[in-house]
Amino acid sequence: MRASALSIGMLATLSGVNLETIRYYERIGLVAPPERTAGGHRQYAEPALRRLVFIRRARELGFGIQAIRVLLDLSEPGHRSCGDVRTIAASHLAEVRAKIADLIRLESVLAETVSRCAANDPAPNCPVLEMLEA
Amino acid sequence: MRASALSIGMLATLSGVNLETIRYYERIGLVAPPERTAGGHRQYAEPALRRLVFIRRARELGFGIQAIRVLLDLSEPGHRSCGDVRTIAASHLAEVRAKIADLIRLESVLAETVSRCAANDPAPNCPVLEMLEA
DNA sequence: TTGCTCCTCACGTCACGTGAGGTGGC
DNA sequence: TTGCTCCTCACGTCACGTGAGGTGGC
Repeated sequence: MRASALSIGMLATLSGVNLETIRYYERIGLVAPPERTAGGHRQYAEPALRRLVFIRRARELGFGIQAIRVLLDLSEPGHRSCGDVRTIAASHLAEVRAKIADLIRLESVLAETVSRCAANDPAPNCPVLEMLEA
Repeated sequence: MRASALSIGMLATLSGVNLETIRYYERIGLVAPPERTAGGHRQYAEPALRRLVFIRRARELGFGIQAIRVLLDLSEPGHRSCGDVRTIAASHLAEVRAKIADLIRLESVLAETVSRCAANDPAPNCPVLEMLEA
């Protein structure tokens, strides 16, 4: 009944976070349990929306839940620490670069093999299978 | 007691597939249940080793289990089909390329933001947090 | 009253790895 | 006999999504 009260459905729409995912975040303690109506429905206020948008953006950037917990802590007025934030972001960046390097290697092998496959259409042998066998 | 019989431990070592993973593959029907000794220990022969090496290589290339099932079928003497194999490999290649493109986008955003963070060391504001908030 | 939204479990996803508690085999 | 290997569950991982069966609220 409060002026800015949001249902979980509205919060999901406004934050871009799936409704069940919001409940999941509550279960794992990533967002605080909100107040409830007499009937048991969750009622959220503004700060919950801002927190979820923060989480969604961090997830879109590939941060894991544990990293996001820390980032949320470090974003609080009391102990904002850009140095610590940068350490986490730089470490995540390194992981992203490592994954890219792995995938580029895969891509090279696959692309080369598939192209030999294509050049070989009425095929007596199959480059892809040959790579996997023997 | 057969000449070429392999224990699951030997098979794991020779194939490069973890012992528990071999049992998992048996549970999901990716490899056939082997014969057993009187005491219940699994006894494998050559074909099991070749099949596991095939599976391991395909996994290393990022193919999913379902795709590997099909690749294994298509590799059998009866119905070898390089065209079908190429279709699967090309589709996987497209997925790998899409993932790379996603990660490159992440990498750009993270790298740019982190570098602004570094240039900003005694920081009044934090580029990473600013990106996540508001 | 309708029917849309919300509620709480529990299970499924993906491809495994780990641990418990017990036993085979050289 | 030692002790290394193997056995079978069952549960944990990661971040959720889906479905069942039921109810609140405009």
